[in-house]
Amino acid sequence: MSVRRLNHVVALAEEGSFARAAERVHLSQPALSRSIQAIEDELGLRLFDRAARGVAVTQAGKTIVERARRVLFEANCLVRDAELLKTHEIGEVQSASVLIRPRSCCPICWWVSRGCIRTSG
Amino acid sequence: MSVRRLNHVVALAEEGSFARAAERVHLSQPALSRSIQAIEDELGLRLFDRAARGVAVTQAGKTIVERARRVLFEANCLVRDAELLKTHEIGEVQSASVLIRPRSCCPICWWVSRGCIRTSG
DNA sequence: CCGGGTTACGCGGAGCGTAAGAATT
DNA sequence: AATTCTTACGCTCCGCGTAACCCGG
Repeated sequence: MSVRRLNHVVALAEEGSFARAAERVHLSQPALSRSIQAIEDELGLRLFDRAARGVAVTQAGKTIVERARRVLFEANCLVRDAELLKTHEIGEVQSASVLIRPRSCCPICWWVSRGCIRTSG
Repeated sequence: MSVRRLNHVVALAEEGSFARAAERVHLSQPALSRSIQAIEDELGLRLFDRAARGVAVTQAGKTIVERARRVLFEANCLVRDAELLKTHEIGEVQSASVLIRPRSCCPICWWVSRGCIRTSG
């Protein structure tokens, strides 16, 4: 199970559409579709109901999405601590860091949000 | 960042040797060595000090290992909930599940511990 | 030498984008 | 016909094991 794929699940649950979720995680729509299928197969659970108009999270999906958010939160904390350890060049972090807002979905988005990369669109 | 790789980091920290950690996570020793290098590069941090006699966790490594444990815990909770949802065929889990012991490192180990697979060695 | 970590190399599989298909409105 | 998800296909690259290499006791 990859952290990346859990991010796909959360994005799809929040956007309610493969197309929008794919754009959010910087993936083509078919690639996201396969990614969701893969994790559904891996868990042996149907997480989403595909309807003609929009995608709905199943009951089981709601539980998994909530779990996925917690995994992503911890993973973001890890990356954040790594950044702190790197920039401050200290050996230990005294207090736990708490993220008020979720991190950017990837390093590129992070640079964009910092204005270090200009987007053409 | 993959959950699998975080497991490698924790295993190496606990075993104190690439050879033993590799055996624990069912990987050849060179493969584990590359896996650790990869995450060290990814985070931009040196997590382990390679000495002639044993491997020591660096100060930064201690923080990251602790974070990795939390990510793995949440990931295990997710898998566990998925199993509960699957076997009981219910739509929701009422209370959060708490793991007293860590899960097996992989499904194969799980089957072995259940006696469903006999090991030759 | 020897035990233990790293580098070299070839291979299989996972995951991507593009393009074509299917289904619902 | 339009919109939206899925399947097909070819490609790239990541990650593995084997084997060769390196380096302190």
